[in-house]
Amino acid sequence: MARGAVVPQPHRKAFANRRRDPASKREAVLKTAAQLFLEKSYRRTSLNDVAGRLNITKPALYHYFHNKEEILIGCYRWGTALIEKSLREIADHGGTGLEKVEAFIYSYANVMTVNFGRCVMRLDDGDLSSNALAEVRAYKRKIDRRLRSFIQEGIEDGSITPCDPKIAAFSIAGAVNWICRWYEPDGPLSAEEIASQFARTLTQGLVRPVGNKLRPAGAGKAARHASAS
Amino acid sequence: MARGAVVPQPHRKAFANRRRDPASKREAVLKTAAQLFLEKSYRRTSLNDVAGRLNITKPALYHYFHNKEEILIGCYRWGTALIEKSLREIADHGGTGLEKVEAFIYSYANVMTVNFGRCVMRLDDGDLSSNALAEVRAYKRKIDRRLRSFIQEGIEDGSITPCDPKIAAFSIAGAVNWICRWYEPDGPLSAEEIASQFARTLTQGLVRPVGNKLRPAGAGKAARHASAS
DNA sequence: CTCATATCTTACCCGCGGGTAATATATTTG
DNA sequence: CAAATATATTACCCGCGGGTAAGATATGAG
Repeated sequence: MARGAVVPQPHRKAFANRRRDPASKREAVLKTAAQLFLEKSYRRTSLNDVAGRLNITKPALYHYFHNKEEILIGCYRWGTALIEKSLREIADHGGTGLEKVEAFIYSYANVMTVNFGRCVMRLDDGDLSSNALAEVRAYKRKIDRRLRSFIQEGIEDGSITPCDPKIAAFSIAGAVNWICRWYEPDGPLSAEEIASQFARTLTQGLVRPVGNKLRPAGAGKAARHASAS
Repeated sequence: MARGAVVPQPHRKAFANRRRDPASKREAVLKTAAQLFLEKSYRRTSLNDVAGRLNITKPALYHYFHNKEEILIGCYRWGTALIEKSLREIADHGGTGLEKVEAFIYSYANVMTVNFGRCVMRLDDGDLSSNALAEVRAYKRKIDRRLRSFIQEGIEDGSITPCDPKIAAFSIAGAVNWICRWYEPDGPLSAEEIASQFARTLTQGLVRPVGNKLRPAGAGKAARHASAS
């Protein structure tokens, strides 16, 4: 790990002086914690690491959070709020089941490229205490039910080919969730590109419709080489 | 965690007496370790946990492995061997690019329902030392390249609609890799069902072909309810 | 049966990291 | 400016878990 080199924008400014602004300091802690949790995992990130990146010392953190887990929970809550927001937009989006699924994928994939969103699906929820764990699990189930209902809707309105909505939902959710494991903000792939091709591929499939005379469906860019995690 | 309750078949038999059979004891250690790593993560699994489930004590493990990480590496190696085996079968499988991708998904999905296979994609490879990490990363890249090449092939032979093979591969691999996060051996979904519907959905898509008069493509089972991780 | 060796246990070391107590320094309010 | 309070630091505690040393016990060879 190179020193301060290209490390993603530390949020030190919030702690530059002792001005009393707990809100923005809490936020700064959460943002750098999220970065570190994604880089090294929750368990391998010590509170000294978090404090260090903010140019303060460990005990200072305890002015803003009661313990380490509360920081973790903060990341999860922020992330689920992001997801919630984007899912609400789809609800009153209208259209066929298939179109809703497509919108879901697009929107959800975008969230998976944002640090707090990534936390929700990438971090090990086994590090949560049982209460918080229950909360997170319940939320994940909610997302799953939503997606399944869109698929079910599509089967009923005839836009989606009959299948087991449960397995189909796992398949789609898996593809999208996995984004948070390989996406990197400064990588060659933009969130936009990913989200749109995911929405297309996962609904339309790979197969070329018979009688389709080479209409390049996505961006024409030849695959540049880059490594996945 | 309920006591010894329904805990997945411990491999105590290998350590029932002191007969000298290091090979099967190593295997027993790896199998129970894999179970625990999947249940609680590598970090949260102590060597006492592993030893306890085998009815021995921690230092006994050091007769078969030099340290904790070597056990982890053992799990990874076993898992990659499984993947390797199933990928080799596809290579000389023949057919169009699309068919190879389909075979890949089917085969790979099956591996993701086996403990050692799950380890490869579920465990946090950040727990590996840099040498082992490099080895694992290289192997993952190899799988990725393989899948991309199948897709590329399909685009060229006209069986797959033009797209960015890199993103498409991430999408498919993500869906399949995610299986290892929710699949449970005693759950309602069989590996067979999952693998076959994944192979179908990910290649054919969700969309119902126009003029398709309700030909239920998969098993007709109405989705039973069960929770995902 | 005896001895050499592989096997396993009890008892321990020690470093890391979460968390706290006591203290020092900046801010703000009156 | 002074007192009150929020903010941050230094120094510390302690439990957990990986790893080891030394000794006990079974196993197999001769």
